[in-house]
Parts: sequence; structure tokens; C-alpha cells
Amino acid sequence: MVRTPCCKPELGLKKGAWTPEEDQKLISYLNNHGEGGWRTLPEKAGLKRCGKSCRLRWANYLRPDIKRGEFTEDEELSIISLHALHGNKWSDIARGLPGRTDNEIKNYWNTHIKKRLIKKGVDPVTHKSLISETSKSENLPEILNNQNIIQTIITSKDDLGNNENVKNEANKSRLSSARFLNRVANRFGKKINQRVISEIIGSGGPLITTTTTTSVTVDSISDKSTSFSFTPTSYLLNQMTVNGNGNATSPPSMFSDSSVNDPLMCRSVDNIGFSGFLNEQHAMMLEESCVENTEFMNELTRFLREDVNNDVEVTPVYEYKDDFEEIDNYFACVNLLTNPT
DNA sequence: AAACTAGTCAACCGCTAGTCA
DNA sequence: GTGACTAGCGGTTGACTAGTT
Repeated sequence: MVRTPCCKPELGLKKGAWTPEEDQKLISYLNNHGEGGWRTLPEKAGLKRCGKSCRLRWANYLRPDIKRGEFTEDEELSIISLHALHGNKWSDIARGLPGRTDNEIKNYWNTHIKKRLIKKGVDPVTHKSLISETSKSENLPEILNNQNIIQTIITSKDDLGNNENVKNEANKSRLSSARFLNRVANRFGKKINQRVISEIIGSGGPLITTTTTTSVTVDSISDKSTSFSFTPTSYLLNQMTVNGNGNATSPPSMFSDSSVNDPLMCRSVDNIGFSGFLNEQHAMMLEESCVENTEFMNELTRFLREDVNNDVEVTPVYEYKDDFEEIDNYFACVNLLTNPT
């Protein structure tokens, strides 16, 4: 197939850095006419650029929803986790970080994260340790070792003053509670209203470091919102194949009390537990999302009792293996944050 | 102060996939 | 079925900047 070149050199099309005047022309044109028609756009907008160059300039720099500035630790963790899943699929990774472009993430990976991974002895391609296998903890599964490495990298970001070293007590209890919620959502997602749990978690969920608010309103995997904010948990819940037909009922206190049986709750230092995480409104939301269904409640109770040793096999409620692995990754990461060794 | 080096990142290049006539 | 066109992707380049010698 013969392609006609996008940019015709004989027309004297400009290359290189964009001037503010050019930016203004492009912004003005796109504000008036919207995106698309990139091939004819430069002529219409009065730009001596090829359409491709205009599209890239808009997509990577001028688009109003682009977030500029330093990547947060939360974003870094997301990038590393997503890179472990997707590899160099920068556009896929960018979908998990609203406001960040694939180009920006790619650059940041190559200039910052990649180097730190190598420096810490982690293969940036496989995300596995470059250190000999024997030096790893014998009992830890591979993913735990990997996540440990990731956290080491995150917390040693610049070896200066940013390493807070300790996640505060409130965070610990939130993480534990969130972990519990995740497990419930994972195991019982089809039986309760996923949207409600998403909202609960999204409003104050399992944030690794700083707060990233999110409002998850996606009810099926086919409806992947383009506007949700990424947190590991909200991301996972977004991916779940769940519709909103909730079942079961219980007083809010039942969740709180049951959570005491969950070692994940007990493990938190102040032992606030589930009730410390769910406020009254959220507890009501959860309760209301459940219609009378004793089967669900019986199973939930059984789950909480069996899980004392944290060895209950959690069967994924959805069909996508990757998603289940991602939940495992997430739990492993949370585990390390909650129980730093 | 000048030359050199390394790091960063916007922009470009080459390619593929999807759509449409 | 074919080819032109468009959009988007990942890899690479090169201009710029900051730090070092």
C-alpha cells in the first residue's frame, strides 16, 4: 500500500518546538470546531504544520484536561503496578491515570522509575528481582517480593526528606478496612450492589499514600468510564462484572461486629476495624443495597469465620484472570504497607 | 567563564489498525 | 477486495537545561 505523506516538505511545513502563537491558533480552532479532521486542520487553522504534529501537540500538551507537574507517589505506584500488568502499553497505563498522557508516562518511566528499579535491583521489564533467588524471603510468594520491592522504591523515592517512613495509624486502619471491603466485594460482588461498595471505597478507600478521591459509577465491565480516578481498589471494582441486583440484609452493626473476626481488622494497630471505616451513611448505603437474602448473609458470615487464618481461597466472581491477579497484587501490597517488616 | 556531560521531555518517525468509498 | 485516509501507538531523537569539571 502506498501512502501519501502526511507532511509535504515542499509546502514548507514547520517542525520543532511550537510557539505560543501557534498554540493559540490551534487551541482557538479546536475550541470552535472540535477535534478531528487533523489532515485538513492546519490549513484551516492557519498553521504551517502537518496534521499529525497538530494532533500530538493537542493530545500531549494543550488539551485542557491534562494534569501537569510532578507525579505523586500514588501515581508512581499506579504506574509500576500497571506496567507490571501491561508492559510498555503506555496508552493502557495512561487510561489508569486520568490527566496524564501516554507520552508523559513513558518519559517518566524511562527517565525516573526505570532507573530506580535498576538501582534497586529490579528488572524493569519483568518486575522481578535481579538479585539471586536465595536472597528472597523463602516463604513469600513471588508477588509479595515484587510488591515489597515496589514499596521499597516508592518509599526511597529520593532518599531525602520525603520518606515518611511510617504510614499513620489512621491509614493502617483504613487499609485494613479497605482490604476487608475488597475481599467482600471480590467474593460477593455479584450478590450485592457493587456500585454502593464502589462509592464507599471510592469516598475514602484504601489509599496507599495521599488521598485520591474517586467516584466510581460504572456498573459493568462494558462500561468503562473514561473519567474515573484511579486507585487500585476503585480500578479493580471498575473491572468487575457485576450488576446492581443486591441481595441480603443486615444491620450495620453486623458488619462491624463480624469484622472483628477478620484478622485483617484485628491486625490494625488501633483495632478500629470495619466500623471505624464505614460511617453511618455508608453503612446505610451498604445495608440498603442488600435485599433480603439469607444465603448471602450466611455465606458472608461463613467467609469471615473461615478467614481467621487468612487462608480461605477467594474465588473470583468474574471471569478475567488478569483482574484476579491484580487483586492479589493489590492485597500483597496492602499487606506490606499494613505490616511493614 | 567556557567546555563538557548527563538528564529531561516535547516532538518526531515509522508503523499498524480501523474505516470508508 | 483494494487503496486512501485517519487515528493512535511505541520507540527514538534532539533541543534545551542544569550540573560538573
